[in-house]
Amino acid sequence: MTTPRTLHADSRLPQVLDAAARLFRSQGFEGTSVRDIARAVGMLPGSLYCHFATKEELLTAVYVKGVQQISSAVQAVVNKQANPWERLEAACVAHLESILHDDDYAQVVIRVRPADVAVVHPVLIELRNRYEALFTDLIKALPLKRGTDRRALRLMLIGALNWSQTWYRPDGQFKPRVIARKFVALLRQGQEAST
Amino acid sequence: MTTPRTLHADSRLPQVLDAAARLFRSQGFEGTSVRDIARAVGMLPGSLYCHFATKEELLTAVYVKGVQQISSAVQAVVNKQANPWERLEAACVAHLESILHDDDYAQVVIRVRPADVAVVHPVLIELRNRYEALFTDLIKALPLKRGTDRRALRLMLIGALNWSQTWYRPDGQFKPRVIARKFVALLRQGQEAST
DNA sequence: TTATTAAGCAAACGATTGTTTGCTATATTG
DNA sequence: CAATATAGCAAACAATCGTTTGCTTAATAA
Repeated sequence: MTTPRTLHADSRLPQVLDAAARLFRSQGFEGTSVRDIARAVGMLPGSLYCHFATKEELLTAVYVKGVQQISSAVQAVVNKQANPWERLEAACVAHLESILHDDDYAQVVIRVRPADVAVVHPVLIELRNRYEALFTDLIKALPLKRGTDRRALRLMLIGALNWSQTWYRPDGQFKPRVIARKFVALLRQGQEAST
Repeated sequence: MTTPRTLHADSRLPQVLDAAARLFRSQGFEGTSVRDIARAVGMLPGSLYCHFATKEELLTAVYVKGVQQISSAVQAVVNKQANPWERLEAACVAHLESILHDDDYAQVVIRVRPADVAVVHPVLIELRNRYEALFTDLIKALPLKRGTDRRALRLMLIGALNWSQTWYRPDGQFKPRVIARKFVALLRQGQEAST
């Protein structure tokens, strides 16, 4: 059933994954039926089970690809910067562009809660953690005041970035670059007025 | 069917709302069936429709109560502080305690995405906005550097707070008070080392 | 070329979904 | 007390859900 040794040349598995990613990110996991996905690629519902044993396994495949792609996107831009703060900001830009615009797969990773898909919960958590480790490294390299809690800083920044999926509007003035710049600046420089 | 003029003394509507809030916050909206809710209060599925015309209307009732309760919780503690930064921090503590521990209704407000429930999407958005206006006011009162974008600060803080639902563990060391204190401190004082 | 295996169709399975209808009992109102 | 409206039971509705089975076609491997 699953994980064939070789892929047929005319397999529509790639299209299936694309359709699943697009539907999962716009309607959620439970809001998307296997029939929706099959219809999107012109297949019968049962045919999907040539590639996946369960709907959850399909989600996991999308998740894996999402983590791969957003990791690559972040790594690519980070390596073009030298200054630690600019590296972090570049990572945030790439992260936001992926989860708000460019990448259906990456959007699924942020949008679908691991806890909502009990059977694969630990797997999805592990995938997310692997990605977030990139930010742990970037933050480790920051020159910070003594006493700064780097874990709190990471949780705050990633949480703020990911939550943007709930309020972001493509036609608004807060584009990914702007959001990233403002959020990083808020952490970098204190906002309390000096009296 | 809905909104009776008077409530019978032995009506189990309160228990229905409680059960719905508890199930919605732990299993999500789509992950909870009306049969789950009915079973939790020892009723038959159809009996729920004495109180609500649709499942979405039941969610809306939970949402309304959630916004009321978290608003009260925040207002109560805010009014005990004078300093604007301490008022904001107190609000964050109350917010986190509500959405992480104390209040099933408030947890639903943060956990269930308005966009996932198309029929009542605008209603839920409006309810959320009404609550978040509290934070807009608190942030307006902060003495900030010239040039600080207060909207960005609000979006960053609320996003970071709400996302904590995905990583928070009751047995961890990051309790609501600690999270709130650290997050507010990160915004208040810049974290860049002075060279 | 022959044997194998992946890909997909066609059609159905049992279970679960939100909701409706008709009826009864009881609490409230006048 | 009589009239009314609420609360709930009992049983079913049609629709949709994820998934399975048996078969056919075509691409790959030996």
